[in-house]
Amino acid sequence: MSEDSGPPTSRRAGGTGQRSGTTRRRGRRPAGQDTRAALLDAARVEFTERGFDGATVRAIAERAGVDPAMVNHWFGGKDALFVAALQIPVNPDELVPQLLAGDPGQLGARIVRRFVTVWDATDGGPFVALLRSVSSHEGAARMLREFIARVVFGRVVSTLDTDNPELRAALCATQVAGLGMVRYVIRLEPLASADHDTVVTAIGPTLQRYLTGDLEPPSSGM
Amino acid sequence: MSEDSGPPTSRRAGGTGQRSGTTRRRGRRPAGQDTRAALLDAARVEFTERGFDGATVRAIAERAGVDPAMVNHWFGGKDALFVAALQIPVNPDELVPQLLAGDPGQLGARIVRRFVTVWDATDGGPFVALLRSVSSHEGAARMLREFIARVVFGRVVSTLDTDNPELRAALCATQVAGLGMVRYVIRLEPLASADHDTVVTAIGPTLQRYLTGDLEPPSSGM
DNA sequence: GTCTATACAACGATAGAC
DNA sequence: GTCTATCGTTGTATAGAC
Repeated sequence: MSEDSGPPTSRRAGGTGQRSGTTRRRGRRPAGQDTRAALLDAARVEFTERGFDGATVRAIAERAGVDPAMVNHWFGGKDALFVAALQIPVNPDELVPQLLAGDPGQLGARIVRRFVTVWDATDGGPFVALLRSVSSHEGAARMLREFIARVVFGRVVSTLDTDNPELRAALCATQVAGLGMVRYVIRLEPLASADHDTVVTAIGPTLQRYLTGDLEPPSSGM
Repeated sequence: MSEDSGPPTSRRAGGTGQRSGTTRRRGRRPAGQDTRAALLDAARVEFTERGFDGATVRAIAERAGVDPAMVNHWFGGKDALFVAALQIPVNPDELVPQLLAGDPGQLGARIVRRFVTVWDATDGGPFVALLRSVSSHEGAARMLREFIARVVFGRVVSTLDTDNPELRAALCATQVAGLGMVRYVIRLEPLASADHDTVVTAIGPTLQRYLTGDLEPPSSGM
């Protein structure tokens, strides 16, 4: 993930005296990166808790312990900070191979288990933020769409050599997204508090059918 | 600000430009002009396009052609207007019996077909608004949760006399919500443009299993 | 005449920009 | 840090229905 979008100004140490008054310090300025990382962390918390509109630049800066002007300086504005902060808590480069390793007949179960394990770790907070983003921010839906189609389920389905790979990927997305919505956003019981085994047992077969099963009605011979 | 030095507040807007054309006079309007309904319509548009936070009372009132104070007068505030405007485009009192009528083995298919039929009619707009509401407004998630659990799937599942009725209802909610999310919000192809038969054939069996099927792993004899 | 739906004005709070 | 715009809300005068 490119977490490296510097400020509009040059990032060369000798180019601009970023602060420190008139003293021009050559070389090291690691403090700036700390400020940027602190803003990202604070932004994730605030965006998670308040949504895009509800999260204020002031609150984010205050949480990060820096001046609100730093948001503009490092990211160019609230939108850019939002985009930078919206990172999915998994690394698909290693996620997909891990899912594909093992019994192909249990692939659906592994996906479900991984999903609840990842998101339960943060109580679903980032998932709620993601949902907010998708439904309220213009580019977020497109971003998530391409992420799902190309990176996550696209890679998984493409290795299975089945018919209708795109449809299968989309179907998987429906079940996984719906699980996250009900468990983390709507928090509908008993699913919201169900242990992982229960969830995997109930929903794993659905994913498995979408991945490798027959999508035609069982009585129809095509 | 004790003194408003700006030009907008001319003490008594006596002779200066009154609103050209249709002067919104004070006092009771002639019968037949339903301010309440106009506000509801405007609120749905605004909430759909801007989300709960983004939609302002002022903008809603302007769209309705009335004074912002009317929101308070008729609904008690923005929240109450939001709740009133958030109407699900189905009547569960007649929806559930219609779903239950017919072959029980095709119940899942009927639910899916009804779902896409209802929401396709509005291109999913209200669904997106609903998702925004759920993820950004505190009471919306609770409202939707109770609606799903008690009114929709709760009634359906309770007539089936199966084990784990609450879990089955929640599982149904995951698949239906996820379908709506992928089809109407993320708009992931080919599912976003798939015809009803394709969707029903692919997802109907999932609902059917959640409703009446075995939720234990098929290979396990326990 | 009474009631009420309505418009106008203004307030306190707060966000984002400069 | 300051400044400005705008938010949701409230008070009140008024005009028309009853």
